[in-house]
Amino acid sequence: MIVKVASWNINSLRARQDSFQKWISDAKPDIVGLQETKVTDDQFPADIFFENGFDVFFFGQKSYNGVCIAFKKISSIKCENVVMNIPGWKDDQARVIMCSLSLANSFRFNVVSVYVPNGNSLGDPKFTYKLSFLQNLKRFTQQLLKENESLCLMGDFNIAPTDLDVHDPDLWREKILCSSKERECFKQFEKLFLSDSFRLKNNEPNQYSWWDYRQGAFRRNAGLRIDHILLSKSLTDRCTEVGISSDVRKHEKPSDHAPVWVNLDL
DNA sequence: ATGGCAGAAGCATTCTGA
Repeated sequence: MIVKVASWNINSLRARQDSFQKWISDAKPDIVGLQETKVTDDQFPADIFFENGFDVFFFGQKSYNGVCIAFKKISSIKCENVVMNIPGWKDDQARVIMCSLSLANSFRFNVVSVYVPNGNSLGDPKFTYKLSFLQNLKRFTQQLLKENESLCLMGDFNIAPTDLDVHDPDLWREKILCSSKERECFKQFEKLFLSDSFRLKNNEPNQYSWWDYRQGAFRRNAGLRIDHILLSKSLTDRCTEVGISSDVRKHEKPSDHAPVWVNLDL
């Protein structure tokens, strides 16, 4: 069966309900990871998932961050375990959720929705936090791969992996999201045999997942590709199609990010 | 060097994001 997996930094779930509904109806994903839900768990609008036939697990906080994983009940996807945060690392920000999923054909795999810190600027304490977060996320990834080789690690990584993923590489040279230090962190995940799924099928320039709200950045396609779906070897072998739903950035009241997606033949 | 745009909190303005 073909399973469509999508990741989207929605920049507030409550402010984005119309855009979310339109996207779900158009794109019809089976598994969804969202970031920056910006809502506490007691106020999480789970009904919009239920109404669309999804089950959802969420981990949020007030004002900032917040992540969730949803999956279509009709696709016979079952969730067997949920983990919030990175085990063994204390973090007061809600940035990671992991679900162990199984299909009707008994295929089992782990799915992570992650919102990597922005970092602000090189040398800022927030940058140190970003590097520490990425190091601990790598450790968690290694643990998950030991438990089950099939892993889908998706989210807003806040890293543009190469200059091909940047509209103006000279403008962004060694700036936050594009620095060699951050790119080295990203490569650490590829060393664990995780693939940057988008580049399996698309080596074109000008392919972005985020555009600044200001200065008509989307109109000029002045963006960055910082949202990624990383796939372990077994899932890479089963990846049939990839894409970025940039039309979602044209919605009324859009998120500044577009959803990224893969099709997996599981 | 700074703003520009947007959301949350909360009611004026600040904090955060990328």
